[in-house]
Amino acid sequence: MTDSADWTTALVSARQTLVRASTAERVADILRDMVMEGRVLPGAKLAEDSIADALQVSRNTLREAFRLLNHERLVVHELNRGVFVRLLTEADVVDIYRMRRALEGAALRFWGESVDAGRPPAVSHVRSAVTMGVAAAERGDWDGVGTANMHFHRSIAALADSTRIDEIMSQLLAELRLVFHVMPTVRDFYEPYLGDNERIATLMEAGRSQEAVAVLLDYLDRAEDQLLRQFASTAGRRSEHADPAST
Amino acid sequence: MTDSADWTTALVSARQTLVRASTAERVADILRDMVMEGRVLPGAKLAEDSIADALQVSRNTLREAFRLLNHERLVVHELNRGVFVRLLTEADVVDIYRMRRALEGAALRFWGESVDAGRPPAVSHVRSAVTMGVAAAERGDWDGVGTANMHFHRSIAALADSTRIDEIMSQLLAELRLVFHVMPTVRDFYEPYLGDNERIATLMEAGRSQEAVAVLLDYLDRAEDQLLRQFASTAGRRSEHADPAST
DNA sequence: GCATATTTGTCCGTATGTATA
DNA sequence: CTATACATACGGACAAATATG
Repeated sequence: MTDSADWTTALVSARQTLVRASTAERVADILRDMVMEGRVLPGAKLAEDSIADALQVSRNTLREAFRLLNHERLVVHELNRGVFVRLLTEADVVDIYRMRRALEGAALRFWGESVDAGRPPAVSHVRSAVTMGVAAAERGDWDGVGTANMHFHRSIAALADSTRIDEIMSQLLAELRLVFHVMPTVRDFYEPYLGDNERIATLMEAGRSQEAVAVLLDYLDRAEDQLLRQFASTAGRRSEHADPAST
Repeated sequence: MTDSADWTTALVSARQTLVRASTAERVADILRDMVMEGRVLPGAKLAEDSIADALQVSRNTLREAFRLLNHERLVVHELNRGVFVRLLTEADVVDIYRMRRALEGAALRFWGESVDAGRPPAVSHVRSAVTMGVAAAERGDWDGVGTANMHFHRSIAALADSTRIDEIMSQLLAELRLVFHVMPTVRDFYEPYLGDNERIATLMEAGRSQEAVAVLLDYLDRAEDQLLRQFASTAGRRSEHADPAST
């Protein structure tokens, strides 16, 4: 049961195909994957005609898929101009981390309340994400470290036992991947935080929730700082970021 | 400047028309208003043909509007079955309040950090929402009290200075209105909390953020409890609540 | 600054598939 | 099980807005 975190996420994505999603949703899945893998870079335009042609779907269906991705904040829709892969600003990064502190902090505090009440919820998901990250680091798989780190924070948020919080967290992490694509190496970013994750998991296993919260919030502060610095140094591309009510 | 809270919300909705929203968005606006005002009750089906006919828009456009409302969780979309006004469950109420505690609590704490750092942000929005509620109560306008209460909590969340948190808060409050439509009188619900809002505002003006947080979280606990009790007593209608990946 | 080409926004008609009486 | 109603998806059309030379 070391990789139980993997099972659940795998099941979640599997369910989408199980319930026989609409074509618009399947198209959105394809485009989402391309965006998340960095095959289309932030700022790039997603032209209706060519994509509808390539995927063999009607423009109407494709536009429905665009709406879905727009709501996930992965693309922006500008009236009469089309849809573009989201290009995050420094303000977005600040905003996202502010939200992460709120949600992850609250989730960990909520978990702590249960501990103090004498009925400690399981920490196994958190721990398995940590070991997953360490294993990936040991074999030099820094992409795997990034994935494990996402698992870690998703399982922290999951402690709140709220589907809405889970959903928002997934969206926030997906948005952050848009930033990573504009950054040089991923190793420099994740390596310092392997220790933090380990420390948080250990504190939780010891029932010391207060300290775990403190480490987590400090972690988030530092991660935000580092990301913003990276951002400033790679301020080469800044083209469109018209911010009108995202449609 | 007593009603500055009103200005901002008015501007937000005005902006939608300013940027010359697409027809899909205008249709969504109309439907949203009808749902929020309780003119179409939770569980009711929104048939494509009749609505498209009544609003004189194509079904394509209407479907785009449905997507928007679906993302706001005001309607649910069941594949090959159509769109229905959202019907909240007890689990939804629990989930929503869990999220509210996370967001409003974090916002108030964030504000407290600024206070402790010696640069106290303005509390005028919070205070004006309180006086708005008191005034409405004095003239027996319990609908106005409800609106003022929404302003109050929105301005609490706004202390986090995060557009994402603002957005989510608005959505959560909109969802809650779906519950109110299934409830008897509104007065019994809001009256007890006028005092809480007043107390929180006063504590904030005194810079006692810790205590303000405590009162707020306690307030949310009691509101959730009361709502769940109301829910149990009005458990008359429960038809569709198929929970598949909401499309 | 203008004329043209391209692309989006919106609509309609229709064929197919799905759910339900 | 059949029939009916409705949702899904397509392709074509045209006006309006935008981009291009």
